[in-house]
Amino acid sequence: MSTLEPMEDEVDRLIEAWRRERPDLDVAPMEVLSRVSRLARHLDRARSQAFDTHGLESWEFDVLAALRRAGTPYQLSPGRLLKETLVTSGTMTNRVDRLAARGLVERLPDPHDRRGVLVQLTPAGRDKVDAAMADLLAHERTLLGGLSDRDQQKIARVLRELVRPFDLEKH
Amino acid sequence: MSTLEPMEDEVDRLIEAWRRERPDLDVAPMEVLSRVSRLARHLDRARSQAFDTHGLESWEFDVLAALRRAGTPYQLSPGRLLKETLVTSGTMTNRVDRLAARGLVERLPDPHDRRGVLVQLTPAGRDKVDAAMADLLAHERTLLGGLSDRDQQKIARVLRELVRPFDLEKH
DNA sequence: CGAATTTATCTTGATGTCGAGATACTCTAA
DNA sequence: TTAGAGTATCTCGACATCAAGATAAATTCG
Repeated sequence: MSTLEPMEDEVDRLIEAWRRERPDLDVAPMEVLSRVSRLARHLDRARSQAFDTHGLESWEFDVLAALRRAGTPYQLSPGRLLKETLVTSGTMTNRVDRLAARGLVERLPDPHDRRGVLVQLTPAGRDKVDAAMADLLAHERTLLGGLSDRDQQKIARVLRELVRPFDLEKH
Repeated sequence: MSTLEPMEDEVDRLIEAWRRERPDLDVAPMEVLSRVSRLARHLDRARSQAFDTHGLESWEFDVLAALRRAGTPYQLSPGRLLKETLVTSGTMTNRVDRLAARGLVERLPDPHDRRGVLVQLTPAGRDKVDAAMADLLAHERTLLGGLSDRDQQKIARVLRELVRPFDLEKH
């Protein structure tokens, strides 16, 4: 095998099997999209490992990070958190319960709406998410290690084009 | 906004928020990896929708597709199916139970190993997975619609490089 | 041969998520 | 002012998954 030919990966084997079984189908889309799905699955596991160091689960990071991104005073409503993290309301109630039990967030009454609640990052929660984010980025940087800046920019542009239709469809 | 500048997506907003809150961090890796994760999530939902047409759940397709790829006589052991679909044994037992109840697969005794079982696609199962696969590819083709063949090949090559380390690490 | 180890599958209990519905409050407009 | 519609959050039951352990058979090797 020439070193100019890229080595095969699992998706190459997957595609080869489909071509053998269904030569009538054009399986070219899998070259890109199956790799995106598989890479995402691997990234999830890598994330989980990176967060382990900080005693955080991925779902905990997702919630804390949404609050952190919001900026001081690090408050969001549960409803807003649903939209940021793409889970349902029952799930978010459960998550906030557990994060509050760990002392990483607090539930405050919304001063403007007595139905409402604000979820606020505690100082401990902020410290945890800041440390975890730094580690996550460091880890991700090593995963991208081989790629030139040019390639990274190129692929980011292409991925943005692929994602946009989805971002648009939910107003 | 110039049409030469690509329009922003959700990840641009995500990155912008992090840069504002943590100007000390280099968040460049998110340009690629956050988009991969988000695109994968969207692809999962798109897949689910495509399979809905055929009365299939995504997990059902995953199992049936593994059997279909194996080629005639469309038989695999549960253990082999675990490796193909990356779920645990308890999950696979449950999945095979439900697929068998729907008449899409059968459990046969393994003639060479009395501990073992072979899961076999029924003709109905084969028809379903073939139809669903054709639809899935058609749908994926439209998602990639805008991309030139050149860009698709380029991005596939880069993604292969990113995935390979993960494919290697589990012998 | 026969004991110990490995392999293959299934069983069970805990857990997290979803989704429908309940509750409480706010907003609109007649 | 008040009925009705809309909104925000929480409760609860169903369900798929995981991980650990149980069972049974095959394999290894002294």
